[in-house]
Amino acid sequence: MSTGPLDDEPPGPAEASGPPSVPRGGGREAITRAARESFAERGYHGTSIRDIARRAGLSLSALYHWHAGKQELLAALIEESIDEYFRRCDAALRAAGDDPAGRLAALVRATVEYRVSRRVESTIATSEWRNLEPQHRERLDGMRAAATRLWADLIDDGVARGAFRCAHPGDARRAVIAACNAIAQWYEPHTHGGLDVTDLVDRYTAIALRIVDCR
Amino acid sequence: MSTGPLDDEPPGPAEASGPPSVPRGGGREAITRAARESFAERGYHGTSIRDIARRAGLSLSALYHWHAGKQELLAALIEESIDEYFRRCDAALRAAGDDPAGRLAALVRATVEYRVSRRVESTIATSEWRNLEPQHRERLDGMRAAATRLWADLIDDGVARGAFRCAHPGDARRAVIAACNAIAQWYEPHTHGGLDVTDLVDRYTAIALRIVDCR
Amino acid sequence: MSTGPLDDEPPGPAEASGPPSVPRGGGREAITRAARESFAERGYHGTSIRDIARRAGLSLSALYHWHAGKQELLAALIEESIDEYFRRCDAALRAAGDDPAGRLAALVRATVEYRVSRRVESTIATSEWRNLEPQHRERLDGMRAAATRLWADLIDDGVARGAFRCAHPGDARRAVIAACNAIAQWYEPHTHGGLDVTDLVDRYTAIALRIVDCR
Amino acid sequence: MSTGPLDDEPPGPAEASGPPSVPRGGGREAITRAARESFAERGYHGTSIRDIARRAGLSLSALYHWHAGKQELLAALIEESIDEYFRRCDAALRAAGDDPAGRLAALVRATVEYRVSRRVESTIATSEWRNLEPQHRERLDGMRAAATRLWADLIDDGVARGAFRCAHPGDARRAVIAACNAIAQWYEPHTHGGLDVTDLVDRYTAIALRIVDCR
DNA sequence: TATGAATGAGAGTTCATTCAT
DNA sequence: CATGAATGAACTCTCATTCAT
Repeated sequence: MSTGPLDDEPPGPAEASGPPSVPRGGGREAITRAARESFAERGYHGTSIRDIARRAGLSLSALYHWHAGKQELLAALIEESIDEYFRRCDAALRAAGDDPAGRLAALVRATVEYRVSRRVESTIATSEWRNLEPQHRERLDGMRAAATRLWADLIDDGVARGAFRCAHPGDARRAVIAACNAIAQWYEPHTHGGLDVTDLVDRYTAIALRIVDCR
Repeated sequence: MSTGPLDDEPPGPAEASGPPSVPRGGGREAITRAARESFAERGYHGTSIRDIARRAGLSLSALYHWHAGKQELLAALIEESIDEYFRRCDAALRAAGDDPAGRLAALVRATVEYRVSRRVESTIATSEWRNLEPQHRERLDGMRAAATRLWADLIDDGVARGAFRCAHPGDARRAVIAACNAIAQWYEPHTHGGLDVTDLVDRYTAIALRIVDCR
Repeated sequence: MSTGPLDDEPPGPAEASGPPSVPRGGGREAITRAARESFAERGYHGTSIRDIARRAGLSLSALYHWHAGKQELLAALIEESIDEYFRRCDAALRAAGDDPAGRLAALVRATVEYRVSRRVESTIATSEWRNLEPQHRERLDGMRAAATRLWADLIDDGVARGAFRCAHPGDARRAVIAACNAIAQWYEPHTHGGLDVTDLVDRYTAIALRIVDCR
Repeated sequence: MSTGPLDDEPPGPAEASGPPSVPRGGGREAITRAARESFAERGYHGTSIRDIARRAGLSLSALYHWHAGKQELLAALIEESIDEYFRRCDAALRAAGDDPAGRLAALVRATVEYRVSRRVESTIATSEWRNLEPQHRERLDGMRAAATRLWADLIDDGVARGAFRCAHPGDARRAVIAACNAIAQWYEPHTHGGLDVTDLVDRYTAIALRIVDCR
């Protein structure tokens, strides 16, 4: 997934079929990993469960022994992904003080680190959301809304306390989030090796603070 | 397409199969429109060429009479989309003066207007890029790089002339672009009707200027 | 289908896969015929749609070009079968007079002829009814009830008019019908060639009249 | 299983998955019972061995511990069913005298009672016979022929001694058997509760005697 | 121009069965 | 006695595409 005509460097050539990652770690885990990689590379509909089984080094039926089906695999992956994001946010916010700028910095850090460390998988939630069947979508929609609220409350608070002076907090929020999320699409450990994650966090914290017009 | 766990309002419920838009405008055009809508709603792999034909109100064979196949349909759609974006950028930049802030504002305006007016279709380029076969991808990669360069040159110039003071122009560029692109994912004419496009342009211009730290 | 431990001669050894009857008569018809034969021989679940396609001399996809699926094939076959039975009954009853014995004889004749002429297929309705999905089942249940009523009304009338003296018309009806239906399970043109259908009709008419205790 | 377009009340709605009958009586027995119910409800091919294990409240492997496979399960069930029928016939005939009418009545009673008491399972032999593999089929065909002979000999003897005056003993026999067998398809303890089995036996004995034209 | 018929490949899923433990 | 893990074959059905008309 790129961000369209106006995007940055293209994300490597689809990497059609990486070497079947050795199934170390038993059935369930191997399948989850294979699905994560395949969904990320080729998308939900572009991935066949035969691809997944092959990549996991297991038979087609073994996949069904461990998972209920392709759709559940997707839902589980996304849920797990959101869960981790929440854990990171919680931890970062708990470590932060009461100061709005500090709290915003904490959320930016959590997000940037999440997008970098889960660069590939984290985009699944982004691009495959529409392929969730209603039952799963409803449940996960709630989690997503909660994540959005984390940001919204924080920024609204900063505005209320006069720390942030942006005129349109909603747009500021969306801009900050979009900027952080996009990292997963262009950042490549190999290419941007010189740029370590703490630098990246600092840069995006600065950008975020400017977007909300802090000070 | 959403932007993941940290996203905004979810983009309407997939709208499984819209009414077969009346094929006004003859075969070729009707098919293109149908493909655009279907690809945008369900993705490339999630769309069958029967879906497209049905939506266009034509037979399967008619589709093949007008187009070479599904892949060519996708490539044509994306190319057309980028073309339009370029046209908008060119026009906006021609109308702008020499001042970096004004030029940045022009590009933001072109982008915001493009993302709003082509809200649905413009996301095809974003999310279906990976489904382009090598031949098409190579050609279009070039166009995308050119679009990126438009922004990069402009921002670099602003920095060089002291108008922009951001320390990391590349990140600023990516942040601005990501913020503008994301509009297509949350903006809904119905819901945000009160907010007209000129307002939106103003807001994002302000955000962009803060991101590059103008003045 | 036999009638169990207490049945008659077994119905030839399943005739696993007859020669693929030449598909004379175009796609739709060839498939219908093949499905009829396969369902009759091996049952609904025992028949794969590949069996059907192969027997029809067509590809798997051609089958789906002509029919919506396996279930619809079954429903159509059964419906057609019931339709024909009704046509035979109507014709026979119209040709009969007002006399209860004559009317019963007419219905017996229609049924025996139907079971003999459609020996193989007519058992599909019998044994595959439970495999109809609710939508089809509901519709067809109505038709079946109507067929039952044909018999019930006729016998009740005979009893009311003193022509039949059986004490339990319902049981008489079920016995007559069961006896006639069973013909499809043991009658084999080859083996019972000497016994032509008119003889059979006479014999079962006599049995039916004794069952209702006529005179 | 119904008897087709001309049948009686439909046999309850398939009862997709009854509650897993508590496995009282240990593994082997629980599995047999579960298989009996499943085969009766959904047919041999319509039943998966997982269905059986689930219904028996046991694991898949437990099933294979106790039984050789699906086919053997079917064959065993049918054999057991025929065995019981024979036992009933023997007992009834032993209790009867030498008089043809009495002997016929005895066989009718055995059959009606068998069909009523084993209403559900007894239809398995009827409808799943064709799914027996040759080895089992051959053996069981012999048993079935023996059952038929019981009836045939009895009726032929009645005719020879002038007790029965039907012109076509074979057809009379098939009609009587068919009528008795059909009971399993329409008799429902709940619905026909008022009608107890002895009444039913009396009614069908009367019908049988009329069919063979006794006296 | 436009169509309906046909196809081979592949989709997701379930099957009966095996085997080490 | 009983289990959970695993498999290969087969299942129904949909795919993108072709071609004679």
